[in-house]
Amino acid sequence: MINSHPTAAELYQIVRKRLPKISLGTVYRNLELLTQNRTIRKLEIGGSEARFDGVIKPHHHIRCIACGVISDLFDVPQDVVPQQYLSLGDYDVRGYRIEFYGLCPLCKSKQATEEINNT
Amino acid sequence: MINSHPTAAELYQIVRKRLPKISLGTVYRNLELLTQNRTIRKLEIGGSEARFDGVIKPHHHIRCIACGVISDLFDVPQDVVPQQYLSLGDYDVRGYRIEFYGLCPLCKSKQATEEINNT
DNA sequence: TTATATGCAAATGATTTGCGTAGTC
DNA sequence: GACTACGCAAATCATTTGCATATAA
Repeated sequence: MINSHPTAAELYQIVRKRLPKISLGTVYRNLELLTQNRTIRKLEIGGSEARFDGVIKPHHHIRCIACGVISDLFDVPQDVVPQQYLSLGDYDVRGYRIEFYGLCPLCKSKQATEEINNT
Repeated sequence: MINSHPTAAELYQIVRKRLPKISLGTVYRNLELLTQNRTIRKLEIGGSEARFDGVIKPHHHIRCIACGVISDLFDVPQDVVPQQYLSLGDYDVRGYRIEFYGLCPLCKSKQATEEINNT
């Protein structure tokens, strides 16, 4: 598995193993349909390509600043921003989107190793 | 003023009034330089085009879901996510980016008017 | 004159779309 | 036969890049 939040191009490669004649256009078309369907979720997350999430249940995401992998954060509640901050300003605040970032376990340990080797 | 968080294309139109021969490529090149400089900030916010912010001081943004305008949220503290949620999971969390969304004052009142008219 | 910035056009990368065809009801 | 989904290629949109020239140090 490439990862659990694949891009359209990654899905294209995966699907192609089963349907060798499928076109990238069809992949995009169907991802769009599934998104409107709310069968999947389209993530507008940092980076140039959109990513898709098969888990519909609302949850936040974290992106590794080293390798770019996206992970789910089921432990961080959806309404993590205290209510008091949602009534500020003259906007009618409807919600927010958080993108956490940091080092994934793999890159974290890789970095630790490098630090040791550089000493 | 178009708005305070212009896209590269919007800036191109503005700058062109003063420097009619400037090219869009130069605008992109200089925005990139200023971003690396930390003279401006490049916002990776929803929508297909990047937006640029002349205010370097860290602050959050809110986007109007009706008209797309971006506004600053100086009243919402930078560390609005309670500390306890930053140590969850196996990531080394370095930070997060929040994008609030809702109705801007203009669209809010416009919508209120429509509701009255539809009654 | 040497380094740096620019205009211009072409290249790139992600995504969308038009169109003719194949498969389905 | 009518509808829908598809393959394919071309179009689109934002952004980047190569290159020859202009400008500045």
